[in-house]
Amino acid sequence: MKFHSAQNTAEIIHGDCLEVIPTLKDGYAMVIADPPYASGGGGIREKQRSTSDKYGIDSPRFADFEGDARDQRSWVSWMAQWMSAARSKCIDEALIAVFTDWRQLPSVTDAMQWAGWLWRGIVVWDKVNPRPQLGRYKQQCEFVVWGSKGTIPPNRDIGVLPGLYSYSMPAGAKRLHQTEKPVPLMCDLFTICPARGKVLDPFMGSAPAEEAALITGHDVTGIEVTGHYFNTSAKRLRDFCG
Amino acid sequence: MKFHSAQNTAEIIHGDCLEVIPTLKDGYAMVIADPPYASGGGGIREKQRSTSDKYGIDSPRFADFEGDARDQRSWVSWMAQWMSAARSKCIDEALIAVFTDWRQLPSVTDAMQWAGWLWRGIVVWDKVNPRPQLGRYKQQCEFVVWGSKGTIPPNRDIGVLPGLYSYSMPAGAKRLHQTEKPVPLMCDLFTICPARGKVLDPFMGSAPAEEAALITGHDVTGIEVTGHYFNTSAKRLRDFCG
DNA sequence: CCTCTCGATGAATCCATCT
DNA sequence: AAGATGGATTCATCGAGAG
Repeated sequence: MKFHSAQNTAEIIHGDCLEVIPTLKDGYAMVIADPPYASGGGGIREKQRSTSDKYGIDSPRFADFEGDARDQRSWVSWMAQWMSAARSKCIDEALIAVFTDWRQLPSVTDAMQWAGWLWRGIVVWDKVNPRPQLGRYKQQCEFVVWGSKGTIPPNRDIGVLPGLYSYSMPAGAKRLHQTEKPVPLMCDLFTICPARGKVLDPFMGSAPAEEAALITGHDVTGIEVTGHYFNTSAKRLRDFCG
Repeated sequence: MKFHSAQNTAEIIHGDCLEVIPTLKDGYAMVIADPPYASGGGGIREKQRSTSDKYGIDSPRFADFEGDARDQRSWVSWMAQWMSAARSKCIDEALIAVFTDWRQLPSVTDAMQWAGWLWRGIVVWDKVNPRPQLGRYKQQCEFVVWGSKGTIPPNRDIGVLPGLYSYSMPAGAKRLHQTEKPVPLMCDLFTICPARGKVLDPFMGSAPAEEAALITGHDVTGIEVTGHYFNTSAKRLRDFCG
C-alpha cells in the first residue's frame, strides 16, 4: 500500500519483517527500528502477560502487539537476524538506529554487531516526564543504539548533530500505540540520513517514523506484523497525505 | 590518611583497590566508582598509549593514570573482581553506581551482575558540551550503571530522583584530573544513599566524590593507586576541610 | 558590579603518512 | 602488508580580562 506526499512515497507492508525484507529491492540509506523490547519481566510468566498489561499504566487503551514474548536468548538472535537481513538491502554508507530501553541495551549492541553493523554510539532520548519511582533514580531515558554499514563519508552538509534529545511521550488522543515515539524525535534522527535517502522501518507500529520520513523528505518502507496496527498506520498516512 | 569535616570523616588510602578492599571494615551503604574506561581503542597499540595522549587533546595537562591498559577480556573480569570484593564489605541494602562511557556500558552491566549485584538501571549524565563531530551524533552523555546488593527498602524519605543530570565537565584551573567528575553531580548521586551511610570509592582520582560525600553528610573511604593523584586528593581534602 | 568580547578547551574520530 | 604516528577537524561552553 503506497502513500504519496508532495515529493516522497511511503510504502507500507503487512507481514513479518523477517519474511518481508528479503523481498524488498535494495538501496536503503538508513534503517530505523523500534522493535518490541521484550523486557517487561525476567521470567516466563512476565513474558506471557499481554503488552497492554505489561506496559500499560492504568486502563488498557491499546491493542496488544506481537513479538514481545521471546525469551532473552531467542530475542537477541532474532534481533541479529532482522538486522542482518536489513543490512543486506542497504547501500555501503547506510546507517542504522535502534530504539531500546536500559534493560535490553547491552543485548542490542551485541545483536547489532553480530549482524555486521559497526556500532558507533548511543543517542539518548530524554522522555522528560517518566513514571516517578519513589526512593530510586527514575528511568527517565530511552536509548537509540546507532551504527553504520561501512565508513561514514566526511563533509556531508549536516553539521554537528546532538547526542541528546528531549521530547515528551505522545499523549492523549493523538497517541495511537502504547510505545509510540514522538514524530519530532524521529525527524531529528533522520537529520543524519543523506538527502533523499531511502528509509527502512521493520517495526512500523502506528507509523510515526513514516510520517517523519515524509516530513523530512525521504522515501520510506514500513513493515508491520500486527493487523490492527497496520490498519492504524494506513489511516494515519491517509490522513497525513490528505 | 584521615580528614574531618564538621560531621564526617574521609579516609583515603594509597594502593590498588583489589588489595586494599579486603583489609577494610565492612558496613558500607554505597559504592561509587569511576574506573578507568579502557576504551581508548580496540588494539594493543591503543592500549599502550598514555591516558593523557588518548583522552587529552592538544597539549597534555594531566599526569597519566593507571589501569587503562587492560584488554577487553581482562578489563571485564577485573571489573567484576573489584565489584565483588566491594560487595562483600557492604550492608544488605547497599547501592552501587559505576561511571562508564558508551563503549564499555554493556561490559559494565555484565561485570556488575557477575559480581552478584542486582542491576537496576542506567542514570544518564549529560556533559552539555562534548567535542563536536561533523556528520554524526555527538557522544554527549556518559552513563552511571547502578544497582543494589539486595532489595531496596520502600518509603525512604528521599522522594523521586531524576534519571538525567546535566553538568559540564569541570574546567580551568579547578580541574585536577583528566576525567574528573563534577562535584554537584556526585552530590546529586549521593541523594540515594541513606542518611549517614558510609561510602566506598575504589577509584578516587582527584577526590571529587570524597568532597561530595562530606558535603552531603557521609563518611567515605577513597582508594587511589596512582601516587600523583593520591597526593592531589590529599591536598584537595586538606584545603576543603580547612 | 555587571556586560561583553575573546581565546582556550574537550574520556573524539578519521585519515594520510611513516616505519 | 600490517602496524604505529601525527595532524586536522569542530563548536558550545566556560573563564579570564577588558570596558
